[in-house]
Amino acid sequence: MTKGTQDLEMLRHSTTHIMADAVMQLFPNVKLGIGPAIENGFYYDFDMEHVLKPEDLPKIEAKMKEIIKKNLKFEKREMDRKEAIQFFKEKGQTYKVELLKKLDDANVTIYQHGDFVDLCKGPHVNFSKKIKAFKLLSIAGAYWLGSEKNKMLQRIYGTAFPTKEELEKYLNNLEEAHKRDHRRLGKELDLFSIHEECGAGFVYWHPKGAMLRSIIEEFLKKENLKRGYEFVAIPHIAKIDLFQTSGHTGYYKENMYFMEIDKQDYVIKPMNCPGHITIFKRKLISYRDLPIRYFEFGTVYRYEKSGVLHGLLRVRGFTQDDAHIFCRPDQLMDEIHKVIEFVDFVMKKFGYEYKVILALRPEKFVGSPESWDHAEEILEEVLKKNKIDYEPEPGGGVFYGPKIDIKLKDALGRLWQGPTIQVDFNLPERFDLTYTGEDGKKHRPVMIHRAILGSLERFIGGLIEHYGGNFPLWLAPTQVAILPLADRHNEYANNVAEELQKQDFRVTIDTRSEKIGNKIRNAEVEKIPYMLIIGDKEMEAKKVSVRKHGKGDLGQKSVKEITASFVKEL
RNA sequence: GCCGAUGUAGCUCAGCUGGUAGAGCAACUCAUUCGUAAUGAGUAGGUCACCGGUUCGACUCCGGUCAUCGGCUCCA
Repeated sequence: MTKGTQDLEMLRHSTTHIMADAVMQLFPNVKLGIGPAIENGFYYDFDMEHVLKPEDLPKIEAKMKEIIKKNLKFEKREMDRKEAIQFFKEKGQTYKVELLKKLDDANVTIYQHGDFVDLCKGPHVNFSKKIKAFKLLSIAGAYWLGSEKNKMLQRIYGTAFPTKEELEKYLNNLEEAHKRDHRRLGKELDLFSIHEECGAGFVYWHPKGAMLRSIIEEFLKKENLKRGYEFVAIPHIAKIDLFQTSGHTGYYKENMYFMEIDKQDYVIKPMNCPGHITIFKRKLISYRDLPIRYFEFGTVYRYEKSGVLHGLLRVRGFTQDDAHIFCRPDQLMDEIHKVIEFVDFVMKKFGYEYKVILALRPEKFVGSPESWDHAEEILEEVLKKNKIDYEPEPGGGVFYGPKIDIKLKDALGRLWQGPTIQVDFNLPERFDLTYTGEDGKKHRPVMIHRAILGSLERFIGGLIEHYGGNFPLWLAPTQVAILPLADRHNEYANNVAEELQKQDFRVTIDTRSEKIGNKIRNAEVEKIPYMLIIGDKEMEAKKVSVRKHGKGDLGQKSVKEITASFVKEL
């Protein structure tokens, strides 16, 4: 940690103490939860009768300013832990008592400013006047100690900076981030919608969004083919038996949709693996056939709690670029290596930075601990061999195997779960998958689940924010807008459009009887990468005027010249 | 699922303490044929999320449901 971030943390931590002080002064019977500094600010959790409303925030801010003005000293005190328990008990701060009881230390520190005392490691700023720029941002509910089983407390989020200018800048950035929100851009650019009357968490792709999706699908199909994957396709509904065999009805039940057909139990697939396995099992497999790599854009449906749905990033029906690799144990490492290379290739294509996480055995798991250890070792070895930086995450694996998760960083630095590579020793066992070895005996293959994008919905949601809706030429649903100045230019404009379409460019032509300024504005708002403006001068010169989105006029060019430059840009 | 907020025209939003609704943009029609981010005029568009209650009368008050938003928990 650098000196700067340490100072910032100290400032924010001190600000949250002031906020807690203000809340306690304004409302009766406030019990304090915890109040740490976080990445972009701070929060404090409160348990109190008064239900916080947005209107309360300015009042709390005003009280905070009053407190700060007094320029109170932050004083540190050491206390015997038992003494501290007694101290907070007397104050009725039961949450602090609970925290103290969990600590092992003989001594604890408490910080005080004015009449406000809090259990706290510190450090803090020395005087309250050091706090110069802060803002309370939002109110939220949060479970005590982050557990669903505990009481829900009221949390106030805020942020603080050393100077007013830095605070302003942060708030502006927040606003900019809001403008890039894929839900907002999805509406503005007419890409997709989700409808109350059709069901929460189910996405309707409009022509432009579906085009974007299809471009990504085509790209991925080609790249999967190049790498020896074969396409398969499976039904969305299956008898429950299939998922009983796989174990999903046991471990994944709360996320599955069940239905009845002809008095028999069926499910809507929450995962594609059992389907791909069924195809693998259709015949005897020789060791010479392996590895077998089955790929599909597989749509799955999973029940997600109503409160967690979020635009395209968390939905109830989504399509994974899913593949299952069946291989011999001796091929495992090489296959994982190839998948990692594939991931790297695709992420570079989209300009994503990413972070690699090695997710290890969770509490709920199937299979033996030994097979888990073995799989975890192999993943770790591949990462080390390829000198890939990764973060281990104990307990982060799915129930059927450890995985390498790749989190994508968008332009705002937020991380999204994207590609995932999972080793599975369990399903081959459950489905009794075998291949015939060189020795003529049956052997057990190993399975790898992998998705490069993860889910198309989530990936595209992230992509919209990553580019802020300004898609590169190869992804833009509409690449070129042709804008004739007046009706007499329409014929020539149509010819240009046809010529571009013949070369597979996605073109729109605006023949409305509007002024050119209006047409340009329209195309700019739609974030179409190129505009071709056609008037008398262009017709005469047999050229078009090129205008680039966000950049402006590039001057006259012939159609040949622009298609050549487009091809280069792709 | 939990805590809180919100739900008015395709979109963005007005509508004080109860008397069934407006604006801008978009759409449509007409005029205009224009040189690099909004031409003008007109027309049409709403069971005020849904269900129930209170009331002579509900967009407005009360209850429930659904959905969205900010979080928590959980996850691709």
